[in-house]
Parts: sequence; structure tokens; C-alpha cells
Amino acid sequence: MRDTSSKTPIWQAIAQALRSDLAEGRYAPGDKLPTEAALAERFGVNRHTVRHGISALVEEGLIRTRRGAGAFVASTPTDYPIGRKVRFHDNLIAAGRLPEKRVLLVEDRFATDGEAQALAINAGDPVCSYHGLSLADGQPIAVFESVFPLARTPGISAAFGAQSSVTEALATVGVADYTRASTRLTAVRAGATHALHLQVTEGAPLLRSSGVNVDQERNPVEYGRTWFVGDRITLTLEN
Amino acid sequence: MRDTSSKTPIWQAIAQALRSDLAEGRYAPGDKLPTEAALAERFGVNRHTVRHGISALVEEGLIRTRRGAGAFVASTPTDYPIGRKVRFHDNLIAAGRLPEKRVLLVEDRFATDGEAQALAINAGDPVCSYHGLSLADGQPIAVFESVFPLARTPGISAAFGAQSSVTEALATVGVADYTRASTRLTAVRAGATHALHLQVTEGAPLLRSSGVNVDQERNPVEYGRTWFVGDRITLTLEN
DNA sequence: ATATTCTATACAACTAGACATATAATAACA
DNA sequence: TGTTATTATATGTCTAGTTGTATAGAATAT
Repeated sequence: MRDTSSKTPIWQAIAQALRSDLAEGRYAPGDKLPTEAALAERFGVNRHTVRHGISALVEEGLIRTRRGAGAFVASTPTDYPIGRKVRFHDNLIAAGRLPEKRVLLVEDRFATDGEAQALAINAGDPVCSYHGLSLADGQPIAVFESVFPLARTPGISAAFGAQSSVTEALATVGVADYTRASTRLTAVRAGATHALHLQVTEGAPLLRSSGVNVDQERNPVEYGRTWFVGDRITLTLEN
Repeated sequence: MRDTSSKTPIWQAIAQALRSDLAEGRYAPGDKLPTEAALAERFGVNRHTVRHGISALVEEGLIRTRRGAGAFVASTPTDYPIGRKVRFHDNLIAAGRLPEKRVLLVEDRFATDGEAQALAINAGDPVCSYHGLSLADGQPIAVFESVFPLARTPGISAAFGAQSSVTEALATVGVADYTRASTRLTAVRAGATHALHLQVTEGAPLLRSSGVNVDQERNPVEYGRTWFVGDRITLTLEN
């Protein structure tokens, strides 16, 4: 479970990689593929492993090889699947900004160490936590948790009861305008609870975004984390 | 030592013996350990018992095994610098900008539909593809593929042979300055071939970034895709 | 009794290297 | 210029060694 213990043999994965290379039209019929040595370098394996993968494609009739010359494309399949992706603007990266959303939990509690650091408060200070689920076309897209420092946003918990957006809720507690100070992105595996809400299998790849919004005096007013379903979303950053 | 009345399992004793061998510096980082068969004979036990001991050291990150090759002393103790942050200006997100990198494959071929669309050329137009591996502290961080339209960057393939960076390579073919036009991010599961280079298990969460760089006339000159290991990297976007 | 530990065997997957052989590019020569 | 050696490159074949996985059974501990 640790090292390079792949479930599928490497030669099959290489065969599949080459197959999709052909399907995508990287190489035209009659074209010469890279040499076995180059492919071995490319995939980081021994030449024989590449040969095993290539021989599978020869069996399928996709390529043919000529000793001393190389491997050449015979035909190109055309069944390359293209996944549909939803696009999102930069501002939407944060929590609770997506079109449809469902409130899961609003509670007042005390800040953890990490939250305190992000919000520039002390651990144990009171905060409001806002869990929610974002959907598109009835399909869950992301779960998020927003944490607000109650010292700077008093009474925000009640504002969420009125089904208002994060922006409106912040406005009702006196934060008219705010800007995003930082955004951090990484990929994680879906845990059990996230998988349940997002209707994916446990272990599915999630895109986790975390960021802090600050008011005009640059005081943090929200620390948000969002877990997007990798299969259903592509974040688009615009310059 | 393993006769009767030794309450510790043999495999643990073997693990400890190997551990102290490593601690004494009998094997330098990157060195190959004796084969399982040799160790089995040395300890007078079955090969599987040795394997059990070895797997413990692999768990601890002291050694790393490669099927068919052997067991090797881990170059860097794999105490992940988890939470390593890579700062991303708009230009940095692309491929080949990280400190250490290793060229895997450079080839000239034809553009796929997707690449053609990203580069604003026609499918089948000649491009240069540059596969590579980025590392930090000897640990693989990301794999990437950069695609350059040969019509706008003639002879760039040769520029990569001279161990130059992407920026330098673009400069040598006449693209002095370029800017990033778009960036898209999502999370995907690691395939077998990516898992090999990145030294993660198949299915590990990867952060995939794709983007296009354009020259001063806003003509695309590079289409890059990068797969980051989610466990080892956090992208930081600056506003 | 029952589970854990260890042994035993067999096979699959991958690496490593050597060598033969076919092709293609290059140099040498008439 | 045209033909022929020469050389480098690339695939095909072979042998050998190493790790990964699966199964089954014996020895041992609790």
C-alpha cells in the first residue's frame, strides 16, 4: 500500500497511455512512434516493459513494428472520451458562492489552532461555523465550511437562518466589503463524510481550496475551505 | 538469537538488524541492499520472513523497493515536508519552472484536438512535446507535459537538448517575453504511469493544472499541463 | 482451540544485460 | 554522380536475476 504497488500492471498502463495517444491524434497513421528506449525513459521503466505494452497494441492492430526502423501507426481508434467540466470564475473559488447551495449546519463554537491562526485570533475564541453543500444541476459539486470570528462579525449566526448568502450575511453584520487575501489549493482523497455528501466513492480525488477574506482594514473576517469534486469541476483562473 | 523463548517475532529482529545496519552507515543512501534471497540465507530464515522485516522499513521510509531491481536506501528520509507551499505567480504555475527537474522525453509530433484548440492552431499541426519531472529535496513533486507549436517556436526541440529551461528555450527561438493567459485546476486520480514517477500509490489524489502562455501579440506559444502530488504540495495564489 | 508466525512452493511482473539482425544515415570510393 | 562500405540506430530474441503476490500447510504462542 505504500510504494509503487499498483493494482494494474505497468505494461497495461503503458499500453493504455499509448492507446490514448493514438486516439487523440498525437500520431498520424504511418507515423513513427518514439523509440522503445525513449518511451522507457518517458515512463520510467525498463525497455522490456515498454515492449510488453507495445506488443499489446500490435496484437490489436493499432501499430506495426519494423525491426531496425521503429513502430508505426497502423490505424487510429476514435473512441476517446471527453469529460464535461463546469467552469468557475476566480471569485467563486470561495465557499458559499456557488448558485445552488444547501445549509448543512450553522453552529457557534470555539476556534481551533489552525482557524485561529488563519483568522488572526486566539485559539478558543468564539467563532461561527457554517457548513454547506453546493450543487449544480441537482448534482453535488462541493462541500464547504466557513468560519467567522464572532468578535468581528457578531450575530452572523442568525443571519444565516434567513437563507441569505455569505456576502449578504457579512453585510448585515457590518462588513460591507471584503477581499480575498490568499488562496491555497491542493488535492486530497475524499473521506467518508465528504464522500457521502458529494455522492462519490471514498477516496475520490477532491480539489481543496482554502482562503481568507479580509475587510477593508485587512482584518480577517472569514476563513473558508471548500472541497470540490475533481470529476465534476474545473477551476478557471482568469488574468 | 531466535532460538526458543525469544518473545519478539523473527521479522522484527531482522528489521532491527537492518535498521542498525543503516544507522551504522554500512549502506549509503541510494545503495542497493542485499537481495531478499541473500538476506534470507544470512539470517537463516525463509524469504517471506525477510520480506516482512523489509516491509516494516519501507513503512518507516528508510528504504524503498523497486520490483525487479532491489531494495535501496532512501535518499532522503521520507518525512514529508507536508504543507510545503509553492508560491504561484501567474507564470509559475506552468511546467518546468520548479527548481529541480528531469527531462523524460522530447519529441516532435502532431497536435491533438485539445492541444490545437488551446494553442489556436489546427489539429495535426506539428508541435514539440516536452515531458518532464519536477523534484524538491530529491522527492518527486510533479510531472508535466509542455506542448509548443512549432510554427511559432521553430527548432525549440533542439533547445531542450542544451539543458536550458523553458523560459530560456523560448527565448532562443525568439519568444523573449510571454504571459499566462489562462489557468485551469482540477483534481484527478493518479494513473499507474504517473504513480511510478511520482512515487505514490495508484489512485492518489493529484492536482492537475493546465494553462496556456501567450507572447506579446497574444499568440499561444505553450500549452502546459502539470500533475502535482496533493500530499506534497499546496499551491498558493497571490492576489 | 485458535490465531499468529513462519515455512514452502509456484508463478507473475519487472529489471538488467548481451547479442543478433534489420534499417537508415553517412562516409568513402570509383 | 552513383555505388558501395561503414557506422549508428532500432527492434527482436535470449538468459538470468529480483521483487510482488497468491496459496497452502506446519510450527508456535496465548
